[in-house]
Amino acid sequence: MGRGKIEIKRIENSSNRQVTYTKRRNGIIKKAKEITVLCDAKVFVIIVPSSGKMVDFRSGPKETLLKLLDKYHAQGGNKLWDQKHENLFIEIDKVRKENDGMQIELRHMKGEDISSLSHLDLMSLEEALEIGLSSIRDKKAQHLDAVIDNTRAVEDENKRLRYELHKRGKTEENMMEMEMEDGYHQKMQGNYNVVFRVQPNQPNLHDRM
Amino acid sequence: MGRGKIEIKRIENSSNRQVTYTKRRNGIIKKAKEITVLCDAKVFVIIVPSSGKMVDFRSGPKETLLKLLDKYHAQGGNKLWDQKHENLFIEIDKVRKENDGMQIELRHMKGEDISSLSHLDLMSLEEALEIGLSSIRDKKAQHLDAVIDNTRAVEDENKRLRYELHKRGKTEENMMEMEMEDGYHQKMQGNYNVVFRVQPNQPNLHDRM
DNA sequence: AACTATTTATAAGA
DNA sequence: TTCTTATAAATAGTT
Repeated sequence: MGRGKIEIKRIENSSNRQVTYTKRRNGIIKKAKEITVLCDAKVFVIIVPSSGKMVDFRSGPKETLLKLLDKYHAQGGNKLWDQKHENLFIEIDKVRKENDGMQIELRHMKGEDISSLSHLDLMSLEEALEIGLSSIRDKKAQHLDAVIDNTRAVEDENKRLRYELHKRGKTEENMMEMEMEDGYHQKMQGNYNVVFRVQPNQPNLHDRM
Repeated sequence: MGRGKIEIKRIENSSNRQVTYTKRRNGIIKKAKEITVLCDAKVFVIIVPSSGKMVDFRSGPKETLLKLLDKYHAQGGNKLWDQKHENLFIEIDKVRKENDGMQIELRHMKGEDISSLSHLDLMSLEEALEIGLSSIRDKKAQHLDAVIDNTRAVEDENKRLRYELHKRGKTEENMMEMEMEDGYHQKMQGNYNVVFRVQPNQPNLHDRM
């Protein structure tokens, strides 16, 4: 429909292509509007040129368009968005179910909501708790051992340092204040075992084991 | 473009409208295809008549269309589909995090993966376990009490029934077989306390309390 | 559904 | 670009 007939194939001349694009785009949008009015159809058109800004036409307000797209997706031509959505929903559902299960288990282990449990359930719960408890007490015992070891090491070091200090003090004393009376050092004699005791941060640690 | 010019307003004659719809729909789809080829534009058209099945055209494969719609939504501030997706992702993430947290807590309560726990953590874990354990043992005790009560009730009923049976037996005997010797009944005399004992289904139930 | 008289869209030229 | 215009294409009304 023009001065000459054209083949339907890519227009190689870039500016011709641009012109033709604009004309035909306007034509399509116009026709879309017309069919909307004439036949009260719902229409959605979106056209994006290879370079340039997209143009769209939609009959009615956004919600109508969305319904349209929903329908379109639902219909089957292109399941992709739906599929994504569906997968996400399935995933959420799965995770939520896991979640609920664990929540219940956790509450049971804390002794909550156990009215409905059978005796057998209670038995295995109890067993699990006992296992957990003994495992935790073992770990605590390990901690305590470590603390005690550390304490001992610190104590030994402490003792060694005091001794060292004492020796050095004596030397310096000898060198610098030979005239000073020896009372203080005599008082400390044989008392290297007085150390700074490391206090466990939980005084009743043993009680609970 | 036809025998006569028409105003662009709803065609009231239903069958005319239907015919015009079909013609113009085909026209639009054809034009859409053409601009796609001629100007290598991306086009998506969807047309839904007021009653009837929708028709669509899209340039390129599904992915292209999806990109197109993404762009459209991104551009127009419409964001709706994206938003839906985004929300779903956020939801999944949230639930997953909850999930992970509970999983860890649960494992800890079972005495697993506790190497990294501080002494304080271990203390509160232990406390939680003890609370759970005592709560569960209480519940078990309740069960046991119930079983014992029930047993007692059954025993009493049992006793009553035996007595009743004995009495009736004696009466019937008197009425129908006065001549029969009384040996059997004598043997049962004074033995009403022999009942069917209800055995707890966990023999060592007490051991564990 | 096919036909055609017209209207409309638009290719090429200015 | 935009405007013009000859011509192709679309389609309204008819059969």
